Parts: sequence; C-alpha cells; structure tokens
Amino acid sequence: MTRDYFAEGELVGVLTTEPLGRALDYKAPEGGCWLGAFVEVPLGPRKVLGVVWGPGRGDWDSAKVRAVGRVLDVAPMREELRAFLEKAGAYTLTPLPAMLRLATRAPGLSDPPSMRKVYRLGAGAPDRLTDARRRVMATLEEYGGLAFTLKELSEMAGVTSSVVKGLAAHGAVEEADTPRDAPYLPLDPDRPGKELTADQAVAARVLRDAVRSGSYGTTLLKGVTGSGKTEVYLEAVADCLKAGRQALVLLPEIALTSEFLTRVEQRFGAKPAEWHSGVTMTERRRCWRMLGQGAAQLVVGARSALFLPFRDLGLIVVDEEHDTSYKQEDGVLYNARDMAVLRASINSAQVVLASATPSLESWANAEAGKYARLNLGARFGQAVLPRMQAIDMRLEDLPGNAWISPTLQGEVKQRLDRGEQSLLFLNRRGYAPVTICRACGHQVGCDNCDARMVEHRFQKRLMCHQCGETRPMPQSCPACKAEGKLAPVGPGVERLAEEAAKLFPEARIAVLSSDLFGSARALKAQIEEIAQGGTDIIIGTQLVAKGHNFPRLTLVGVIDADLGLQGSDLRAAERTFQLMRQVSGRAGRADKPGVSLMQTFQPEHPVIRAILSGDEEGFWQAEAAERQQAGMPPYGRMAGIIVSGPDAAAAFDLGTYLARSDAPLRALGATVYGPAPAPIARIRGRHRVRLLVKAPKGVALQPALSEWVGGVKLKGGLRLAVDIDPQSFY
DNA sequence: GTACCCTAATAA
DNA sequence: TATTAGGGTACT
Repeated sequence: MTRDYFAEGELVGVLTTEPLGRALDYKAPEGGCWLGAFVEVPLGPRKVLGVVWGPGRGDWDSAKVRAVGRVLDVAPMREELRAFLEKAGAYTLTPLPAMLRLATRAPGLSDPPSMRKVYRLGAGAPDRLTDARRRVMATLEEYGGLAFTLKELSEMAGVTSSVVKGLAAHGAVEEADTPRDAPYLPLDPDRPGKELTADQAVAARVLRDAVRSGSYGTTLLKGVTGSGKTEVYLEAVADCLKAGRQALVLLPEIALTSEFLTRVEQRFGAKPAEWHSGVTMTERRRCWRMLGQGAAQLVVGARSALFLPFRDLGLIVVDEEHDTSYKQEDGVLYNARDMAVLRASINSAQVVLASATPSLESWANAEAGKYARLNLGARFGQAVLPRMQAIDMRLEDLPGNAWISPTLQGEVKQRLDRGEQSLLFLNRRGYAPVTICRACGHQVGCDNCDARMVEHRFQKRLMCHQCGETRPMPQSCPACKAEGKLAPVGPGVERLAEEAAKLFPEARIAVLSSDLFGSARALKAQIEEIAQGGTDIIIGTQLVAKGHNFPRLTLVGVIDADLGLQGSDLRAAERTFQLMRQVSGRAGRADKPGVSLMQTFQPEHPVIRAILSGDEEGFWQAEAAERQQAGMPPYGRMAGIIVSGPDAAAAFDLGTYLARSDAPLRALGATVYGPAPAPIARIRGRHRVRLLVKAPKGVALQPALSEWVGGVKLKGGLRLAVDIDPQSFY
C-alpha cells in the first residue's frame, strides 16, 4: 500500500521532466505534500517542475538531499494518470520523464491562477433606474447567479461599460475577483439529439449501455461516410456526461475540429473544450486546469489530449481511427489509438473506434472478440454509396504532361453543365514532384535530406517535404549551371489545377492542399465556400478525404490510383484501400447519386479490384491472411530501431554492432533485420539507419529490447529511437 | 595569456 | 534539458 501523504521533512521521490530516467529524492516541504502533487524543486542551479511520484528511495547521501521548493496550486496528478504514464512508457520504451513532459504541456503551470474582475447581481439598489441600467439588471436576472466580465455584460445589455461601473458603485451590481480560467459552459446531454435511423438507434443503444456499465470496453464502430457515425457516438457522449463523467473525442486533423465543434454545440447547447496545436496558450491553460477540477466535461482534440489530467474520464472516441496521423512519428513514438485503449482500461472507461475503413489491427481485434463491433449500414438520408469504376489508362489517348483522361474530362464536363461539383484527387502537394535538368539529367534534391525538392509554383519556390526547407526556384541547373533547362516532371495538385483551367476555362476551380493555407481559419473559410457551391471543380490532396461535407459533389476522379501501391510496404494496400474508399465517399452525399472514377494502369490489381467491388470483408480477410502468413502485425510483433547521427559511417557501425549482438532477441524467437539505410536515409542533415525486429505474438518484446539497446553508449551525436509497432514494415 | 567554442558531465 | 566545467584552438 503506497502512502499518499508525506509530512514535512519526509523523503519523497519527485519525477521531473529532465531526462534522468527516474524520480529523485527530496525532502517534503513545510506543510507536507500529497502523492501526485505538482511541485517546484531545485535541480542544480535551476528550479524545475516535478510531480511527487512516491516515497523517496533513500539511496542518496542524505546530506545532499534538498527540499521541495513549493507545492503548486493545481490539482495533484491522479493515480490513474500516473499509472497510464508508467504503462505507456513501458510499452513504448519511453523514459518516464519524457512521458511526464507529454502530460505537463500546459503553459503557466507554475504561475498562480491569474484573476480578473467579474460582475454579478448585487444586494444594493440603484438610486435611479434609467433604461440602460434596467437592461443591465434584466440581463443579470435572466442568467440567475452567473457572473460576467465587464465586456461581456455591457455587450449583452447593449450599454457602455460605464453604466455597469455606475451600478457597481451603488452595489446593485457586485464586483468580484475570480480566476481567469473560467469553467466551460455546461453541456446539456438531455437536449434532444438528431432523429436517428433504426440502424443508428440500435448502435447508439449498445454504446449507451456500454457507457452506463461504468467499466472498460472497446467498440469498433464501422460505418460508411455519411452513415451517421458522429450522431451515434454523440449519444454515447451524452450518456457519459449524464453519468457525471468526462469524455474525450480525438480527431486526426485540426481542420476537422471547427465543423465538429458546431455539431457538439447543436447537440449539447454549448461548445466543448478544445486541445490541439492551434489553440492559444490561455485556452490551453484553461482547458488543462478546468479538466482537473471537473469544470470541463468534453474535450475535442488531437492525439496529445490523451495526456490531459481528466478528473473522471468515462469515454474516449477515436474518430477515423485508421488515420495514420494518430501515430506520432517523432519524439515519443506512440499510437494514440492504442494509447486510448490503454488509458481507458486504466480509467474503467469505454473506447469507441469510429471509421469507415478500420485499420487491420482494429478489424483483427474485433474478429478475435477483443473489441465489440457495430456496423452502420445505409447512408443517412437518401444518399447511396457512389458507383465506382476504373478508367483503364492503357486505353486512354493522353498526351505527355497531361493527366486528366478524355473519359474523365467528359464526366467533369457533364457535371459543369448540370451545375454539380467535381473533385479531382491527387495525393501530391505542389506543382511537380520532380524537377529535372534537360541538359544534364540532374534531379534537384534537398541539401539536408535524401529527398527531391518539390516545386511549389504559387510560392515560386522549391520545397523539401521532409524537412520543410525552401529555396527560390533556381533559374539555372545547380549541377551543370545550364540556364533555363529545368523542367517539371510529373503532376502535383497545382499543375493539375493548371490543366483543369485549360480544359474548362469557364469553371471555378479551388485547390485544397495543406500548404496553401496559412491558418486553420483560412482553410475552413475555403471549405465553407466550396460547400456553399462557390466552386465547380475541387482539386485536392488527402486533406479532402477527411470528413468534409460537400452536398453538391457528385463526381470524384482519382488521378493516380496506383500511387500508393508502389513500394514494398505491406501496409500500402491497406492504405490505398482506405484512402480510395474515403475519397470516393465524398461523392453523392445529398440526394444526388455519386460516381467515383479511378484512373489506373493496373485495373486487375487485387487492391484496385477490391476497392471497385466494394467487397470490404473480402479485402480484410485477404489482407489478414497475407499478414498472418508473413507473421506480420497484428499476427506478429514488430519494432523498428532508427539510429541517426551526423556521420553516416558511425550510424551504420552502431547498426551493425546491434545486429551482431542480438542474443536477447534470439532468445525470444525474434529476428533482427538490417541495418539498412532508413526509407529516408537523411533528414535535416542526420543520416539514418534502420533495423527491424520481428517477433512472435505474445512474447515480452519490450524487456528484451531494452536489454538489447539499453547497454549501448551513444557518442558522437548518435541517437537511437525504438519504434514499437511501426507504421511501415521495411 | 586569454577569449572563444565545442563536448561531456552533472543534477537529488 | 539547462547549465557549467574542461580542453583545445586561434587569436592578441
């Protein structure tokens, strides 16, 4: 039994975010401290943030043990969150301090709560009741005991701030100091939701019962685009809130949050808390603090929201659970989908994994009975799934440097004539993926990475999609100095837009690509304009595949359906299948039927055939069988090791050394492959070498891995990262 | 002799 | 991670 209070002078173990691997011993401060308390401790010449993690170990020279500086004025970290950080750290082989950093990414944690003045109904009476004063009093009475800032109150009453001040002077309005971090407006789960179809009602009831059980469980909620997944899981959120517990909805893309916030507001009458990289410092602080106090009921956020200090988390929804952006690819390597399941199991909470095209992992877990499974069939309203067809590019008469086939052109023309929208999908940002010199054949590459520079014509620059480095479009070849010989090769969305503009000069064309919008707001405005019908042809990257509603869209043209199938990655088929299905789902949402046409050079490819036939179960079965055969995840376990450093030879040497000293892994029946140059052999000037570990399912992989790599001394700027359950398998 | 830079060690 | 101590180098 661990103790949860430490009296002054007792030894406590404090975990800091400094990379020391474990908690350090300190003396409890005056007044003692609680287990989980956020504290400020002296470390060398500095003061750093820490959390009281347990009793001290007492193995440090007691004369050198220092005292905790002070206990911070925030809710202590709950036991569930501490357990989650420890387990998630053990799973991903991440040292605890790095895990703690994920959970303390809130600004101003060590500051006292800042105060502001608010105004509410007072006991006194004003000497004269003017019309303006009456409006202020009426406003306050309408909202009962609620308090408002000067600005809010004067705006709501339609008076100037001096009117409010005047009333405050008479005591009719009371002036008070409250913490700046105000509770979120309460969400009302009892408001009636949208009318559900029979299908949706059944699914909603199952989820509701699961939430009411108050225990852990995971449900895979599968439904095609437009089948009303959101309505269904919002019912589960409603029941979670009714039970007085908190809920978290994870979204893969910030661009999706504002649309989602609106839906929550329609359903519950107020906006939830928001947590992602685009949220201001003040809002983050408020979110973090209010969650701990239970003054925020629902958070909508990106994967990092998993590490927020919920007081009583009862439900986690992972929307578009198959999305690859749930996998954090640098720093702490974790998959938010898996971590959501872990956190829920610790918190006795429910997980809903929602997707039209689940990941093979989740599909297999549902098949194995580890997850419950719910299928939403028909699309909401009259809309039906789009008709899907291939355009065999071997039969199309298309000149070089053109990518819209005559067949596709004809279809777009028809939509233009009918006043409907078309979407041309190409998963390539920029103007052209390759810039080649016609004089010497040189391909312009990035100086710091092993990647080609991509021309972005709107910005008149070349950009490296690996490190983000840009440079002005050169006039002469960097290799042979020939002037005016640089030529674009291959299509990007910008170039496709140029081609479309030539073919359809009268059409209004919009390009949706993540790099063309400075802010989430600009992107949202553009999406809204498209939804209103202000655009005839949308040209977009995979940004458009994710849940935006374009009611007048009836044609999706996939420019290069073969793109994702190249390479030897076992996940390529799965990803292409998901992406194509998602994009196609954009067409025909309202009452107009949609068509999805895929340009391909290999219409007989099994993946393309599976996409066209719509035989999803068949596709998953075949994929699963193939993975099982190869002993690949989810039927086997994998880990990737990336060794990186400024010196290629040193990185490779360490890789070779690791490969030779693989005894701890062989003991498990695991195999080490490599070292080989990583898929991108150089990023930001660092050379990268990769090893892969393949192990049978059910073995204790992590302890063996830490024994294996834990002993190596990293010198000369070398770094080593272990990636459990990597996204790519080569 | 010292100003400057890089690397390695250290923190309780 | 931030700080600093130490060692080497290029200057005055």
